[in-house]
Amino acid sequence: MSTIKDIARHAGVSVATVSYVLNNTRYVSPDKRERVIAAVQELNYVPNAAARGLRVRESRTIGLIVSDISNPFYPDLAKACEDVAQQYGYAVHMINTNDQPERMRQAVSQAREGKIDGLIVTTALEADRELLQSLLDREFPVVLAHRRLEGLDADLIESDNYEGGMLAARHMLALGHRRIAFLSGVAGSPISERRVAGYLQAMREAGIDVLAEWVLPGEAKYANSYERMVQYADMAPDTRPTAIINVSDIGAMGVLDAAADRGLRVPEDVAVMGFDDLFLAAFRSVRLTTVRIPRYELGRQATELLLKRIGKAKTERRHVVLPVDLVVRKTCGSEQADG
Amino acid sequence: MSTIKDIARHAGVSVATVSYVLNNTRYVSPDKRERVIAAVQELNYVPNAAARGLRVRESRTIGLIVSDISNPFYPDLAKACEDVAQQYGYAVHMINTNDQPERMRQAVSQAREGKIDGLIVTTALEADRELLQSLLDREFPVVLAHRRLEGLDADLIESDNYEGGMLAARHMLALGHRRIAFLSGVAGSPISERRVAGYLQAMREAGIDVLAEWVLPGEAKYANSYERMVQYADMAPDTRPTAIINVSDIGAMGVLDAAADRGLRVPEDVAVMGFDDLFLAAFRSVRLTTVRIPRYELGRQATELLLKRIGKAKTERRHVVLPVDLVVRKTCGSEQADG
DNA sequence: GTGAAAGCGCTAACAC
DNA sequence: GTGTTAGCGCTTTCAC
Repeated sequence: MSTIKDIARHAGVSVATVSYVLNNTRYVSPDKRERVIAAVQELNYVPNAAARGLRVRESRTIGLIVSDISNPFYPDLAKACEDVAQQYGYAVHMINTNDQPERMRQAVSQAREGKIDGLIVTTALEADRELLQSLLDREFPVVLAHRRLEGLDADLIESDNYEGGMLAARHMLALGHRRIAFLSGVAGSPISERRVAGYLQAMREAGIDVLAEWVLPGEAKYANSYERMVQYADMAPDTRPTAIINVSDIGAMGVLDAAADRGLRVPEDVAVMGFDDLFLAAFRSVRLTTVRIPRYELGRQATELLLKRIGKAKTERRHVVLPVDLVVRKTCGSEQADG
Repeated sequence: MSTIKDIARHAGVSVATVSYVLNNTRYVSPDKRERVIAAVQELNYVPNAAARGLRVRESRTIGLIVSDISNPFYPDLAKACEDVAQQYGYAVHMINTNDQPERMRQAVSQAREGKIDGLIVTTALEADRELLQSLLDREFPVVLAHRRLEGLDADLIESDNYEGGMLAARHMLALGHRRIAFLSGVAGSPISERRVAGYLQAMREAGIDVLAEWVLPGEAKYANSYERMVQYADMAPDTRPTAIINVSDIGAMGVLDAAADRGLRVPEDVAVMGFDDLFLAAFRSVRLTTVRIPRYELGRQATELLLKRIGKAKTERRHVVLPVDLVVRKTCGSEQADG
């Protein structure tokens, strides 16, 4: 493994000159420049990242925190993050927290060790607030993506969850439904809460009193949503909700399967919607009507913003809200069925 | 940001002593040890990774190369990788190559810069051979996961693709099928080729001549598999394959959808199988019979092996083949339908 | 236009 | 049992 000294010796110049041509940081005569370049080629030289990092105090690496990369919501976001990071010459550390604060602590540690120059957090939990705040206090670049943490003064890229909730409810209302349920996520999830709020608003506008039993918190996962749907299915047909909005597509799959298992036809007996617009929502056998969340864009913009932040420290905090849209397919039996 | 010097001063000891207690690398009297620990606590000290890395020539980071994290095959593998890396105190760089050799080059560059101590490659293409070999020549730890690269002398963790192909074909044969097609992946993909080989072997054992038109190479993706299935659907019923094995579950979804779009019933008119056993294969509306590939285990073992390799250089090359199994659901109309 | 040299924060060899 | 110090490979100031 050759070092800058080897190059200098080989090219008959000083190490300073080598550094200057490598980083284009000062004029060097064409002659020497060429000799340096030749030497680099010849010795197959690659600068050592640790040495450079130690000197200039940067790692050219960013951290990406997700709760669980095997949750199909995240891969697109992660892809976007890596795509833009790569483009700017940054590497990305992927960290799965599994929602354990302990893992978040390790991420913060990496930040403080200088292993990463900035952090994208897609899964900011209440339990992480203090940790994240400590980073912010040190002016360490942090951007929240997808999930907000109320009151934390960090950049935030999210999607319009409130609007999404409204869109979903209004769609069901327009189809003539009145008893519309919302299977939300865990209590305290701001994403879920915003969506519920939008739903409630649309219901209010329609003059409908929302029964407590229509808003069932739980996990946005398949199994838990399945169970919640079973409860509905067991209610009397004239009181049972005729429409179910699930806070995630994966959950909506659980709803769909529970309905089928209980002999309920979709959309005739019960209409179903999800959130996210995962790839699987488009399969012919699924055709899930859903609210599309721009996952790639979330990741892209979060990374762009973080990189900007890393460059020139103190800019005003940014809060961007990406638009969502309704994707009408078959599970609500809409007029706009798309084959 | 405090340094080891600050700690030394604060604790009234030398920097060496601080280093010794931090790394537990030599006996230090309880008295001093405690003072150091107190100082670390008090000044909220975290060692600088670049400095340490420069000195000891390690980054405590591994690289994970996937072609595309948004391909649902990879997240589980990536999760496993991160889980075990974390456990051993390593971070993981995720690199999406999108099958562009250029991206692989960047990964190799990171290796040579010392940003990573080892590399897991899940997507070794023929075009990457030279690059990978150059790493191996430098004794840089590389383990191939999932996809082999024939003749490359690196550790390899793969699944039993040949057996998988046999399992699939035999299942179809046992159900009475004779005209069994195999929609393979891109020509040259060793995974696909092994599966096809297994299928061919099972067909041979059954005494069936495999028609050329039954083995259609293409992309393992949804759209391309859909198109290939359309071709079959357009054949006369008495010559058309009655069973389709697709090299991936995602592709099998395309097959399923194409069949439905062409008015073919599954499994009555055509039986369908996939490979992988993605989460979506289990949905009630899908119930895809498939060959399960142990994705998490692939990632886990690859990472364990890589970490072992990083520790003590020269061990014998390992080649492990993980067993696969048949998951019988509904798309072949098997006797063992599981509701 | 170029070079000498200090120093980033750490580990570990060497000395006592 | 502990301290002094060289040096990892690089960037950049300062001097010419």
